Amino acid sequence: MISQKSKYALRALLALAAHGDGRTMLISEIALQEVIPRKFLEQILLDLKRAGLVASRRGKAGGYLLLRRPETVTFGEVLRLIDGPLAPLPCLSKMAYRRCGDCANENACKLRKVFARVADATRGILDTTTLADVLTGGVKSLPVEI
Amino acid sequence: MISQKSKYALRALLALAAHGDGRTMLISEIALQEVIPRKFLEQILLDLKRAGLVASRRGKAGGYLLLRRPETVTFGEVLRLIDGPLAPLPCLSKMAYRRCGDCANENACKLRKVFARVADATRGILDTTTLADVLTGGVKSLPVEI
DNA sequence: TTTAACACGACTGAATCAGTATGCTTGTTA
DNA sequence: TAACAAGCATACTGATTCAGTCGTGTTAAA
Repeated sequence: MISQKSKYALRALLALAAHGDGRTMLISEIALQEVIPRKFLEQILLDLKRAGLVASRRGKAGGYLLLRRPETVTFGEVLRLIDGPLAPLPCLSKMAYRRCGDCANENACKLRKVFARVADATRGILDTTTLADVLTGGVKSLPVEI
Repeated sequence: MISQKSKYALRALLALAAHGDGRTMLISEIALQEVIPRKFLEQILLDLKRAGLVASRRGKAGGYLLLRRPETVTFGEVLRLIDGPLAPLPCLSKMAYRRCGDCANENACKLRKVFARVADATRGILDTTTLADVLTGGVKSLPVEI
């Protein structure tokens, strides 16, 4: 299960992308439209800002805008940013590899072999699907080798 | 990330399957061999027993044995049993469907469309991979449509 | 009848989730 | 230039989950 926070982040980014090139939206505008608790959304947008996905303008008539083009922002990137690694096992994460601790010789580990396939499949989808793909209606549905 | 508990469950089942047809193993035997905290393993085996995957004999010279044939026990089944739904969104779970609450019309939800593909891919792997597949060495690697 | 096994509920300490609350800082505009 | 509206940032909280541990049963074979 992905976290509520990630869902909010994706929906906020989608809202900004749909709103149009470089135009700002108020936090409260996004919060209202996407039904996200205002203060929680504030935190999320700060995270996205620190990661360089969005920018903000302060003061009256400020707000947030998408910094990058929608075709360049993948679901995978956002999920990793908010929820951490996508991999089902720590020893399969590319962004935050950790040894499993309990399995001695890693590349003989039976479980690892199975979950590696799962990890590849998920990455295959999430790292190739962008905000733009979703906005333009039909999510592409290529056959992917697992 | 799958839970530690699921990993232990899978490893315990694999140990029982490898041990041979209908032969029992002591909890402490499994615990020692697979490096699983003994008391924790006790709990896990009880769960597996309640689900009908294993059986136990009490008293002196008791122990646990696998009730079903290794070819019939999938990774997906075990993970659902221990960790709950595999689906990345509650509204995509077949075993424990819940509405997302925040998205109004479910089959227009953009996020849902993307994560449905992820869910199908994961299920495609986990519900077709069995204990036997893993024991006999090579995990099969069929191309799967996503 | 002892002993070595499983059975089962209660408890715990740490971490994570999903937010709230409170008090800044900054920029625009009246 | 002062007030107001916006974002910035930290701290806190209540509920839940994780990963176990503890203690006390109950059962069956030797």
